[in-house]
Amino acid sequence: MPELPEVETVRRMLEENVLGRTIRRVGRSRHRLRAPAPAARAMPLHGRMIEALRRHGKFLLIDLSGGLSVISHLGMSGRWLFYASDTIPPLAHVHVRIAFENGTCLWYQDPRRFGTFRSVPTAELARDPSLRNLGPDPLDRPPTGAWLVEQAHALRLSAKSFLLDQRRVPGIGNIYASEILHRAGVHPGRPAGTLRLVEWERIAAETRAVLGEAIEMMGTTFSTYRTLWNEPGAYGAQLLVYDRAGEPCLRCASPVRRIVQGQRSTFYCSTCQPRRPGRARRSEGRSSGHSARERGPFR
DNA sequence: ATCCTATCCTGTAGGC
DNA sequence: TGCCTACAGGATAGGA
Repeated sequence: MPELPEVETVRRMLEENVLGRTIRRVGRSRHRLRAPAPAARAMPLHGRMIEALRRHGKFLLIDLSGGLSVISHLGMSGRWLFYASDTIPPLAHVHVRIAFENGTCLWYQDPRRFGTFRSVPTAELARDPSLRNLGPDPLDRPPTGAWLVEQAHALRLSAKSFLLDQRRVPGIGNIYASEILHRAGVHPGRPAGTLRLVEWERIAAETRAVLGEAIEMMGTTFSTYRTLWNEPGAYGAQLLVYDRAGEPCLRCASPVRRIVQGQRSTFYCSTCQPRRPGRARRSEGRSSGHSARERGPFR
């Protein structure tokens, strides 16, 4: 489940490796991604130079010379993989193969095909249906408690579902939503409109902290995500609640619970994240400061 | 407008 | 060992 830290990791690696490169050739699989790119024939990618690599939420934006941009989303199982030479191992589910003029190449692989790769005139990016409703990117404009409390005003949906709504804070997915709420001490089932300002302030602070720490560790490899060099991310060892149902909470030792919200798993600690917010708040005043913990190898 | 559900997709894990 | 089923969740369309 690539979320903002995973996409940002890939974006930074792409910036290091393909910025300024000129596309020599693009090959596509006939196995269609969910949103194929019918415009590709009309506006070919080859011959264009990569001018910028941007990201909004979980969307990767590749600006090409000549006023064309590529919108790419990794979906559930998408990977961008970079190869410095043309000796490439056999690989299934590769949908896009980009060859650069210097002999390097970049592949988009996506077994489940939930991801996207399509080209759009750069001038029309802001109007694109996928992008136009996204909230401000949390790395560009970190959310504040005041802004979140205003966004959530009178909403009845759960705090967890609120965090997954890309119109609010884009880039948060199922893994980081559980982690952020746990660290903020907020029960995931609380109606978003009932959270107090101090709670949104903690959520805002933990959003910044969790995303930042995850980027430093090149993301979370829960199952399929890999970096541009096909390496796993290291943040999985830092997860406090995600996929830890029944295991002791690392703060209070109560068993971590799993519930289903909107057909997705949510993990939380009923002691650290009480359903009814009382005065028994966590004692520490600082928002962050979790030490790295030891955990066994990835699943 | 808000909220919820079904849909897409395939590798993997677990049961038997 | 091997078959079968359930499960994982990104965005989005459509209905209540």
